[in-house]
Amino acid sequence: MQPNGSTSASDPTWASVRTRLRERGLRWTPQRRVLVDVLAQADGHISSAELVDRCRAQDPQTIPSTVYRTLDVLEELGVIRHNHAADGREEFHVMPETEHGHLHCTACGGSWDIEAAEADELVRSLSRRRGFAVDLSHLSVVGLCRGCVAD
Amino acid sequence: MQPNGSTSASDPTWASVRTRLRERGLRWTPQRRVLVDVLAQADGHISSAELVDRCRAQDPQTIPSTVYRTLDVLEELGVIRHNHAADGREEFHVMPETEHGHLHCTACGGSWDIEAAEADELVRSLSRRRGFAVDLSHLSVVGLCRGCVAD
DNA sequence: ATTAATGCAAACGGTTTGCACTACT
DNA sequence: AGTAGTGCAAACCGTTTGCATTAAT
Repeated sequence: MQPNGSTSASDPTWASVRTRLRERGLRWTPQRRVLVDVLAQADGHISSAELVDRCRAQDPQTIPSTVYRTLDVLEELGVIRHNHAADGREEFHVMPETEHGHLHCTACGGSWDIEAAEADELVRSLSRRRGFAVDLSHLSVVGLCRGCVAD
Repeated sequence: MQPNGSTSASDPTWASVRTRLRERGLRWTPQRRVLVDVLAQADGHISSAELVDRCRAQDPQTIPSTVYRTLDVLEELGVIRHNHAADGREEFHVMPETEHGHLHCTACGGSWDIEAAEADELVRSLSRRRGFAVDLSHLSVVGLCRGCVAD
């Protein structure tokens, strides 16, 4: 089981963000550029606060509220999504090509993706028995990973 | 599918809290009594902030920090447990007789229990394929319930 | 010229902390 | 008497808001 790797910085979606903003009459600013750069290099899962820090590393002038507002916009654009991690903080995941959930190890802090196929049985049984439509991108399963169980 | 009902106020565990505190050299105070009363009448899931409010309703002198500190103590005692709800806030569940997860509807805010049997397939497949030991009491599945899917 | 977006500062809500004081045992 | 627990106030963190200003279109 490998921890999540980073999203490709050359992902075509990032290149199109500028255009997609403009199509909606929204604007492409230096501040947004910084955040999009940071996102493009980010791991699959990252907290808002961590994003603020990384933006600040790249541009010390970074203002938190601007980052938060831009995150909202990008989420409306469908470029990122957020859920809440085991500790309750906002956690963004970048460009979910396929909708997936997350696995968090409480001992080592490791995080892995749960693909749709893996959660399929749960999703289907909740649908069948309760008519409940699971939002897979919000599925967060907490426990101990193989390595930490052993300890 | 019925929303969760309330935990029995006559649950023997509550009666023993006083004793169990004393056994550890901890104390039984009026403030703790209020919180335990509130917990005994609470639904299965309740946020810390909501607990503070209900304590204040019962005793306007209630101090938040005291409630939070007592919640910590009660959790150490094993009387309550907490996890993080879909919106990221701390959510306590009272006296988990059987370990279970939760189902949250993002549209109506409804909440239901997921019994061990229902999550069994997920738990087993993660164990088998990844050696991951799911903490069922932290399992929180978000989506739309039957009624809200229909709308 | 428009108006989206920014910077700033202030406020937010939930939670935690330090410390002198109180009160349970 | 000893020390767990309280009250209070202040600080914390992540996040949101209002508003005047700046800058992308």
